Amino acid sequence: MTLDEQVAYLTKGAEETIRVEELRARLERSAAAAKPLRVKAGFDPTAPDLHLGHTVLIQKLKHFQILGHTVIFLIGDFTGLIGDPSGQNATRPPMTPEEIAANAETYKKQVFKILDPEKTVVDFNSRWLGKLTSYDWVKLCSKYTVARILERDDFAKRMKEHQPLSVHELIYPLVMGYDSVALAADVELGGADQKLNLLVGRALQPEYGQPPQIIMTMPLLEGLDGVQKMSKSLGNYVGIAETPGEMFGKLMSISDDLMWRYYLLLTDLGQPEIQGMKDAANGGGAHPMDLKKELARRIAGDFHGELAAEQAQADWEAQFQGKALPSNLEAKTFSSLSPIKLFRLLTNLGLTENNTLAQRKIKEGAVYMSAGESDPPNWQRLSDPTWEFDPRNFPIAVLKVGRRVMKVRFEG
RNA sequence: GGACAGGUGGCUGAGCGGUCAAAAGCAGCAGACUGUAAAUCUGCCGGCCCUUGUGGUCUACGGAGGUUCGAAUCCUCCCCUGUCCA
Repeated sequence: MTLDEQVAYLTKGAEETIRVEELRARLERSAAAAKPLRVKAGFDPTAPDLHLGHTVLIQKLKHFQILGHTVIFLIGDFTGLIGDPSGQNATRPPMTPEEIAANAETYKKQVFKILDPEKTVVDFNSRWLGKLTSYDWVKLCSKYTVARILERDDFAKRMKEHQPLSVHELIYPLVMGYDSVALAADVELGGADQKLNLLVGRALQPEYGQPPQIIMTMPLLEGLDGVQKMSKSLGNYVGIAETPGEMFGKLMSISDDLMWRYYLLLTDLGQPEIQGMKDAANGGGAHPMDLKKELARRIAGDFHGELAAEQAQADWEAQFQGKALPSNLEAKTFSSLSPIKLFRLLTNLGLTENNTLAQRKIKEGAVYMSAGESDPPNWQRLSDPTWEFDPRNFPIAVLKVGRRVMKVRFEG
């Protein structure tokens, strides 16, 4: 690749690159000196389960790797104690070394589905942050002003809304910035929400005699709800460790609008191809559902392979479009043959959380039963909460509450 | 340290001392409609119990006490948050 092509390749899809000229210059120098760039990205150790939202960034790291640069996968075990101030979180309890090590392993396993382990350095910022003396801390704090820290939207907003804001949260960007110093990073990648943090690193490095890092921000991926960013705590995510079936199912539940966004950020299709599909869908030439299936299959395939993805699609179609029972149907044995009130049975089986809820679901018409194990099942709605279920009449039955389906075997 | 304003269900946010398990909105769950999409409409949305009902009961409005026949609502102390002042 020519230098221009490299720059285009690396900035592709990025929301912002500060600055492209510097990136170009540094790539040139790197090539001339045969010295790979050090590309850093930080991750929170408390959420070791990566989801598709993270992969937008990891894909970008991979691009650097492909061009021969060194990726530093930084686990923020020290900064994790503070917690990213963007949320409403307070100080977190310190994690034990065992927990951190375990999470790091999980991270590696997941990240290396995308990144090349040979060209990836995994590091922890407690390695240097834990050694700073009080003197070092004061010195670090003197390098940046409060006003600049408060530029951050989160802070400004919380101040304005009279939300609590602790001093240690203000330090967070500084600490992150110091990581860049400690690692002598050439480039740092982060989500768009991290821009200010990344800029602090860029500002801090010259203070410690280093050239300022180039920063690149990647767009935040919306979660399954299509509104809030994808995050584990909001439950609107697709984990990359999930089964192909789960991935496929979750992706099929996103809105049509969101589908285009996912196509853009999670597949390697180019903008023109995506636009073509969009036009086809709008013009009636293609059914949006079919395009969504393709998306789901592509993404599931990235993590599980083509075959598994196709199988996931077949299962999904059989279950939701062909009304069949799911292939991995949950089965349970109930060891009692005495008659039991239906709502109690549901709670005992774990299909509902408590009896009150069970009764409610029954009244709402959300409960179905299919006697025996025929597939496709012959559902019968059970809408009488006081109905007494007699296992002797139904040695095997399939029960459904809302979306949950379970096969139950009754034994004495 | 001082003055003031606040702390209500997952979130936002109403709540005359009794009719409050607590308005409203959001989120969530279920049903209808569909493409398990979105939008829309309907119902539910603290727990437990039963004879399933405009049923019974327990626990809830930062914490602890108090005043009252009765408190989310009044009083005292404490904790927490914010604003302004030093």
